[in-house]
Amino acid sequence: MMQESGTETKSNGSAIQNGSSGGNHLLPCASLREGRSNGETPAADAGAAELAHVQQQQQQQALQVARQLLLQQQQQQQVSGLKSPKRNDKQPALQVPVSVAMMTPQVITPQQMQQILQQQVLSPQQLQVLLQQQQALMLQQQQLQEFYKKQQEQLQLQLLQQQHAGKQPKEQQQVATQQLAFQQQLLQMQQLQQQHLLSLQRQGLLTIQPGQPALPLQPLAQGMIPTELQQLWKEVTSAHSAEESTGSNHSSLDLTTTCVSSSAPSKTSLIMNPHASTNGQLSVHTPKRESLSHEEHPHSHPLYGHGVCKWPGCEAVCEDFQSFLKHLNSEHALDDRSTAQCRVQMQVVQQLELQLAKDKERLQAMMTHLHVKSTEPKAAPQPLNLVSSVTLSKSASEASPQSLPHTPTTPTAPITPVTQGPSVITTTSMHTVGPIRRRYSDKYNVPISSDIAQNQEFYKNAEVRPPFTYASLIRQAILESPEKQLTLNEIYNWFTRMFAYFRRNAATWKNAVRHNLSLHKCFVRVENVKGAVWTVDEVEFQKRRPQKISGNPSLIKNMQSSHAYCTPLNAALQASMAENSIPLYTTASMGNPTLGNLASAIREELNGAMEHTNSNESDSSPGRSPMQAVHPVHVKEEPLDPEEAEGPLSLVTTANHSPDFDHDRDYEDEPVNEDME
DNA sequence: GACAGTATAAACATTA
DNA sequence: TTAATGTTTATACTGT
Repeated sequence: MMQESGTETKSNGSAIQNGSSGGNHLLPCASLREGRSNGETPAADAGAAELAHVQQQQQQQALQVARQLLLQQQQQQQVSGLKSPKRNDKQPALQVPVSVAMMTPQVITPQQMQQILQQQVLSPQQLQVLLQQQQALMLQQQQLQEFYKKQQEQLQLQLLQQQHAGKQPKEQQQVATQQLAFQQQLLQMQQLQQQHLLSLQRQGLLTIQPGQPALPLQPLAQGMIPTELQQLWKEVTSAHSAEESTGSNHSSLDLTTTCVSSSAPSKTSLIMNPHASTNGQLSVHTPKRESLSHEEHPHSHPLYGHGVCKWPGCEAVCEDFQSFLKHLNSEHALDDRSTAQCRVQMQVVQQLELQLAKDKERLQAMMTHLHVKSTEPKAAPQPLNLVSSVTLSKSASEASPQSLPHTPTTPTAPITPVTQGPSVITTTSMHTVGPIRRRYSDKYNVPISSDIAQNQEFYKNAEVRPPFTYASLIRQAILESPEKQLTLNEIYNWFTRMFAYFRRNAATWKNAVRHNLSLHKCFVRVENVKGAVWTVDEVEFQKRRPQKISGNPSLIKNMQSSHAYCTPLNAALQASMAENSIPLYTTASMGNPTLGNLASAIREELNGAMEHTNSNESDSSPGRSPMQAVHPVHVKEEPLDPEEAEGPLSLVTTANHSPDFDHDRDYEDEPVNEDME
C-alpha cells in the first residue's frame, strides 16, 4: 500500500533532478540563435579560388607535418639501430608525400560531414550518393595505402639485407621508383577528392566557413580522426569481447561467421592498419551485438523498422522479420561496400558524439550564464523557443525570434549517438541550476501526435522529457489505442514504450499519471470486461485547454515565433548541428511552413476532437466547426459513453479556417507529418 | 496579485 | 498481506 510512496520518497531526489533535466532539452535553441547572431557568414560565400588557396596552404602544412613525422620516424630508427645512413639521405624526399597521404586520408572528414548535416540541404539521396562516393574513394585509398605499406616494408627489409650484405642495390631504386608512382597516385587521389569537395561546395552541398579553418583538409585534424575512430573501435570491441566472455557468442546472423573467414579486402584491411581493421570488424560486430541484444525481441532490430531495412541508404521493404534477416544477410553481408558504409556510419556517429560533447559544454556555459543572470531584470517577453520550463532570463532569449529552422531533421539522425552516449541533457548537467519546472508546449496547441510521430525514435532512445503535459500524453496514449481505451497498465506501457524518459523514476511519473487520470474530468474510467479502462472525453479535454489559436494575428505571430515547439527535437538538433548555417533561417523560408504548423496544430486538435465527438454521435451545439462542415472527417466508431461527448469544439470553432490548412487532408488516425517537412 | 493549469509528493482507500 | 489501482490533498511553479 505505502510501498510505492516509500519508493517515491526514496527517489524524490533523483526525480526532481530528472525532472529538471527534462525541462532543459530545448536549450540548444538558444544556442542556435546564439550561433546565428555571431554574424558568421554562410560558408557558401567562400569562393572556389579561396578554397583552392586554402587547400594549397593545407597541403603545404601537410607536407611539413609529414616531414616532421618522417624525422621522428628516422630518429626512432636511429635509436633502434635500424637506420641506414644512406637510406636516411635518400628516403625523405620519397616518403614525405606518401606519409602525407597516409596521415591524411582525403575522405570527407567528420567536420565536413557536420557541415553537410548543418546545411540541411542534402536530400537522403544526395547524402547517399555522397557517402557512396566517399566510400569508393576511401576504398581506393585504402588499397593504395595498403600496397604502399607493403612496398615500404619490402624496401625496409631489402635495406636491412643490403646493409648486412654491404651492397648498393639496384632494387632499392626500383622500389623507390615504385613508391614515387604510388605517391603520385595518392596525390592524384587527394586532388580528386579536393575537386570533389570543391564541386560539392560549388553545388552548395558543402560549405567552407571562414570561422572553421580546420574544415576541408586540415592535416592535423584529419590525423586525429583515425585515432578517435580507433578509440571508438576499442569501445566497440571491448563491449563485444565482454559479451563473448559471458558466453553469449552465438549469433543469429551469418555476418558474424563471415567475419571470421573474412573476405580478402577486409582481411587485408585488418592487417593493414588499426583504422581499417576497426572498420572491417565493426561492420560485423555491430550487427552481432544488435542481434544478441535483440534475440529476446526477435522482431526488434535496430536495422529493421516499419517493414523497412534501415541499413543506411537501403530502405528495402521487408515483409517480415525473417525476410529482413534474409535481406540483411544477402544484401548487407561483409563486403567492401558494407564495410565502407559502416565506416561512414562510424564517422557520422563520431561526429555526432563530438557535437554532443560540444553542445554539452555549451549547455554548461549557458546554464552557468543563466544562473548568474537569473537575478537580472527581465527584458520584454519573447516567445521562448524552449519547451523546457527553464526560467530563462530573457536576456538569453533576446535574439531574433525567427531563429529556428523550419526544415526538420529526421529524428533518426540523433538516435545513435544519443543511445550510445549520454543524453544531451544529462541530469548532472542540470544540477547546478536548481529546481526547474517544465512548461509544456501543448499549451501552444502543438500537434502532439505529430511531434511524437516525428520524433518517435528520438523519444524512445533519448531520455528527454516529452514537451507535453501528462494529460496530453495520456490522451495521446488512449487515442492511439485501437479502441481508444486503455487500462492503467497499458498507459504505463505506452509511456515507457514511447519515451525513454519514462523508463526511470517510474514511481514518480506513474503517480502523476494516476493523479492526472483522477484529477482531470477528460479522463473517464469505464468498467470493461477485462477490468477498468480509461477513455478520453475529448470535449472535456478541449475545455481544459486554453484556446489560444483564435485567428488572432498576434497569436499566430506568436505561434510563428515559437513554432519550434512543434519539433523540439528538431530544434535541438538544428541548434546542435546547424551552428552557423544561416541560409536556413531566411525570412522567406519561414512563411508557409509556419502556417503549415499552425494548420497542423488545428488539424490535429480538430481531428482528435472530431474523432471522439463523431464517434459518439454527439452534436456539438453552439459552435460547430466550419472545417467540420467543409471537410468530412473519417473516423472510426468507438464504444464510448454517449453522455460524455457533448458540447462545442471550442478550438475548432474559434480557429480561422484558412484554405492553406486542409488540402486533401485525410483525417485518419495517423498523425500529421508532412507539415513539418 | 489573482487565477488557472500543471507537476510533484504524499496519504489514504479500494481491489485483485 | 501485498501490490496495483484510484482518489484526494497539499504545495510549488509558471503563464496569463
